[in-house]
Amino acid sequence: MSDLPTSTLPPLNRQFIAHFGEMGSKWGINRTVGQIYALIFISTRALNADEIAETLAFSRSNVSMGLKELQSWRLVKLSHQTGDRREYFEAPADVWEIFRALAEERRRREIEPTLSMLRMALLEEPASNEEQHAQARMREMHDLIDKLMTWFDDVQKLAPETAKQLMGMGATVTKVLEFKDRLTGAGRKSVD
Amino acid sequence: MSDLPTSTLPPLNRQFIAHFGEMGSKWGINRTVGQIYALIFISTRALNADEIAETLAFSRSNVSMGLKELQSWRLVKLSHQTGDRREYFEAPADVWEIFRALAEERRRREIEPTLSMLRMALLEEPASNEEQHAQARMREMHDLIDKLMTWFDDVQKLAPETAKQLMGMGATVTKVLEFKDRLTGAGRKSVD
DNA sequence: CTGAATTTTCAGTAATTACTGAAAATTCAG
DNA sequence: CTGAATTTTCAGTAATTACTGAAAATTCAG
Repeated sequence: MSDLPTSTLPPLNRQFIAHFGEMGSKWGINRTVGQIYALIFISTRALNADEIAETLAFSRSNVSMGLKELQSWRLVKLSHQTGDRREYFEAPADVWEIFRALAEERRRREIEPTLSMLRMALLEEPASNEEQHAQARMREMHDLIDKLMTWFDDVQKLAPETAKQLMGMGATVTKVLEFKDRLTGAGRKSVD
Repeated sequence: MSDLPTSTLPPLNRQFIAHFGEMGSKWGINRTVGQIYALIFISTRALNADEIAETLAFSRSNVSMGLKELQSWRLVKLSHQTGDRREYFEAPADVWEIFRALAEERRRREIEPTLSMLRMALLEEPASNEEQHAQARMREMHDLIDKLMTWFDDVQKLAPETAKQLMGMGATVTKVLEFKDRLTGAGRKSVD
């Protein structure tokens, strides 16, 4: 399917890059951008646009657009080499940072606009039964998203160390909850 | 932009449906499917394919394909009306159920394939420095995804009531963690 | 079983999105 | 400042995806 060039890429890298190409298109991002990021992500060093274009056999302009896209998602870091005017691109060393950037940006682009639309709609005076029911549904959706986001925010605000810890807890979470219930008295009441 | 028909739809419903059309396309899903789901979601009753086609001014076949897509995501429920052979479609009453279905399916389609690819790649013997580094990066990515998924699973396994509760906790989470640390002794140790 | 009602498939086409090469714009060493 | 190096823009085209209408398949009342 994806015709990566026979050039410099070792098989493992090639496979990884190809997979991200396919995946990228299932997700919102396009194949090119997916492949560019995969390449940058597994690279041993920062790459410049020409190197990327060469390695993946894309046109220079395509790479330029892809990199812009990746920058707009805050997924790449820019650097410079002394005595070289070109910009070099690399992925953050910490995968958590990548995850965080991705989550934040998706939220800003996909969740926030929906939330505002819902808020606007909820302010309108329903003119019919149908609109009233529609509003009720929108309120449910709004509240769910809002809850998820607030929660996500809180977790995100924690120091990365604590976040990792929270994840690591896994199944323990239930027990902690039970415990919290005992602490705060009537569990249900204190929550909703 | 989106030319929804002037027919039966009240303005609030129209607006909601249009928004989901736009959004859908930013996300992986196509405009039609987004609109169909929006319509079903805010509808006061289950709808059949003809009604959907009529209301949104899509061809019958397009609606058929859209509904199949939605079914494959397990986002719609089928029902029947007595004395009517046609199938009627509706969204689950509980928005949490919708969220859950969405998350599960995305996971199955987008995360799992990536995880297997990574696992395969990690079994290979690196033939060069470059491959070795690529593998190290893949391992980081694998471990992060794996951690997130395990955690997500655990939360998902909780009774919906508890899940909502967990969300509701929000900022409290830090305090609970601190508490847990005191309970289990050395916090860091018990986690990683 | 039959055939009307309903749904699905699918080839053809329309619409959208991705990609290229050339030209324009920008950046910076000298 | 100048002009070579580099990046970006953009019109044109290629590739992909979405959508339609007609035909095929399926379902089920009688």
